[in-house]
Order: sequence, then C-alpha cells, then structure tokens
Amino acid sequence: MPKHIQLADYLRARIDDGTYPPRAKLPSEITLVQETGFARDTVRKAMALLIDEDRVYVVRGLGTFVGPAN
Amino acid sequence: MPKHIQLADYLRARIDDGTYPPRAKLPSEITLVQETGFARDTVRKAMALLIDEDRVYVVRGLGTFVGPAN
DNA sequence: TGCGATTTGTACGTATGTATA
DNA sequence: GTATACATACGTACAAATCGC
Repeated sequence: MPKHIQLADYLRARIDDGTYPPRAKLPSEITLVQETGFARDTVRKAMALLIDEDRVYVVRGLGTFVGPAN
Repeated sequence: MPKHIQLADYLRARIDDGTYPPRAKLPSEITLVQETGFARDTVRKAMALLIDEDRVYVVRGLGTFVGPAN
C-alpha cells in the first residue's frame, strides 16, 4: 500500500474514533512529516484524499480541520 | 510518435505562434499533467527537450519560462 | 503599522520501481 | 535489452495567508 493511502487511512480512523473531533485542528503538515518520517509531498497527498472525501477542510495560513466546513 | 515528443512539438508551436511570448510562464508541470492526461514524467521529458533547445528556461520554485534567459 | 512565526500553496529536482512495447 | 510511460517518494525553493506581538 502506498504511504499516502496508509496515512489517509490512519487519519480517517483517528477522525472516526474521536481523536480529532469535528472542528479540531489536525497536526500541521510539518508535524506529520516529523511524526511519520514521510515527505511533505506524501503527507499532502494523504490530506488531498481526505479533502476530496470532505472529511477535512483547509484554511490557508491556519491549518487543516475536521469537517464539515459549515 | 512518443507522447513527450508530441507535447514538445505542441508547446514549441505555441511559443512560435505567440501563445507563449518571451518571458511568459508556461503552464506548470502539474497543470500540463492535468490538461494532457500524461504522467508528470512524460511532461518533464517534453520540457527537457525545450530546455535543451534553449527555447525555455527554468526558475526552480517559480516555473518554466519562454527564453531567452537573459 | 510592521515584523516574524506558523501554515498551507505552488513548483521544480531527483530517484526508484513497475509495466509495456 | 532499450525506450517509453506511469506511480510513488523524497528533496529543495519560493509564494501567500493568518495571527500575535
């Protein structure tokens, strides 16, 4: 399994189990890079999947948050 | 004809016909990937041809531009 | 007002693995 | 075997938005 799929699966599970409740801020890309050891590119691909699924939303300059956006 | 040759031909024609005048920024690799449906590797090979011909020059972190560089 | 830190956005550079013709 | 093509992955650089001081 590609790393970005694995990371997306992991984050999705943390959202589902309440580790990151609605409106919660996910760890920043850099934090995830440091924690996972993956490249930022890989982390961003994982995020892109969750964004595409409307599981999270992004506020540029602030961070990425658990959806819904409204 | 290989795809990267086709794409290089296409971009060269767009430079020649003024679609991309000198100093103009070419579409990013990612944009070309999306527009052409080719892989990034293929897009990069097309760009490499134009760079080798000194038709375009690259500014890392910024983009690829129609030459000359000076 | 402005500065700096944080964070996401964009973009090119490089390498590796796999598949196909 | 080589060239083409695609996907994944990591590296590096610059740009823009937000916030706190």
